[in-house]
Amino acid sequence: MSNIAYFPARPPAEDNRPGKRERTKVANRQSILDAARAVFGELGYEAATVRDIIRRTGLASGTFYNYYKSKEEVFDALADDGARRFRPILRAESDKAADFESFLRGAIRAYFDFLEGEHESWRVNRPAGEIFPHARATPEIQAVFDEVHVALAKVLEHDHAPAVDLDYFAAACIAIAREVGDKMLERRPIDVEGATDFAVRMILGGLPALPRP
Amino acid sequence: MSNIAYFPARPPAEDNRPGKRERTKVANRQSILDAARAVFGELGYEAATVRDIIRRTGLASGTFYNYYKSKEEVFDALADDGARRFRPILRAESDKAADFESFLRGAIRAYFDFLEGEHESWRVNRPAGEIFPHARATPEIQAVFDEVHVALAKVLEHDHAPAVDLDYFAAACIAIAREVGDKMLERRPIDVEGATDFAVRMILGGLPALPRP
DNA sequence: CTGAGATCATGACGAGGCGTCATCTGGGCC
DNA sequence: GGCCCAGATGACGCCTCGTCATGATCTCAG
Repeated sequence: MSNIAYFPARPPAEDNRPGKRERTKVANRQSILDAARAVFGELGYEAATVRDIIRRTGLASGTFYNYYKSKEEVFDALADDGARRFRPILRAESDKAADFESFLRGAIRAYFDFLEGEHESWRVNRPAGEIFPHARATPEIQAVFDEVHVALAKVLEHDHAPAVDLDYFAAACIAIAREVGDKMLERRPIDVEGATDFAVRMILGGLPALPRP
Repeated sequence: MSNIAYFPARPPAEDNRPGKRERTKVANRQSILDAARAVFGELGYEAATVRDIIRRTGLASGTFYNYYKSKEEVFDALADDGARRFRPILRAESDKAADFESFLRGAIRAYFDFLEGEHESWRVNRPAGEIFPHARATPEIQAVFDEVHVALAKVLEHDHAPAVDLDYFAAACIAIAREVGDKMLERRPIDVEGATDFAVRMILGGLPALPRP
């Protein structure tokens, strides 16, 4: 008698993993994303080709196109991913903020922390001269901007602050955070604290002087 | 007898134009630049190909490469052109400025005027989602940034203003001008006055509150 | 005016990227 | 075990890329 008779194959106690089909799909998508991150890091976004990404995954070229239509779409997916991770952080800051200053400080520090965490995977060998990565206004990124808008409006109103041109103001705040954040990453050691303080003070000092529409 | 004997060909009284060789060279370079501006406007920078530009000039493909090495280089040439026209304006503002506020106001208004004048040739049909055009830090553009740096430093010192982190501050000023300028162009009617006022006040109000390094 | 030489426009070419699609493979399900 | 179809595959046709051998045209010395 073989052992088989005594120890018949038993299905894993709790195998509700998705089927193999679904798993390879997820794996492929992920491996494309990973490859893209690496390729963008090594060659820069402009120089990178879809073929570079494909080669690095080991998949067939047709397979790539089952998942993404173009280099742009992969990049957007990566950007969306970042935005999707950042949004809840921002939301949390907005919810717990007692006044404008603490909201601002929380949000900007969160953003700078986020930047510091991410920049390793991105700046690797980026060709000189690319001022801002080729970010497009993906839905997810737009959502972050909108979130900032709303949060600013809410917090300003709660503070009974005078009405300002919110569109301009939000744009200016985002601009400051972006540029100061960028500069921060170029310095050694990276000083999140100092950069945050600078941005917050710059925005805060400016606010009361803004024109009343 | 033919007329020729009586009216022999006479060289134009004052023909010190450059030779034909030189003239076609200038014309070709210009026609490439014109074509590029049109193509970037119609298709957007990303979608445009060197061939699109070449086709529009009517030149042979090889000829293009006698003048520029790539799409990027043509774009840089266009950007440099803009920067080269803007720099003296900025310089003039810097020279004639009595104090920080008037410098700032002059410079920003100059930039916004410049933007308003240029945007027609650029924004035509730009595909949605391109957040910032693919500006690279060309030497000419870098020069403008440096100019801003120096002007800020000079004017701040002249005002005996407290020392600030000039790198961050310049970055923040440029960021505000850029983003507010962008938003300005999206509104109808375009309100250079209001946008200038906003940016100036935002920067000015913020300055005294900045951290002292 | 002429001829030699310099300069530069031309477009065909090989390399390689692009997106597609007919074909095949193997997981899901009865 | 057998059928079906989601999806992986890679060859294919088309296009762009940058180059280069060729030839046309300008320039200038004699």
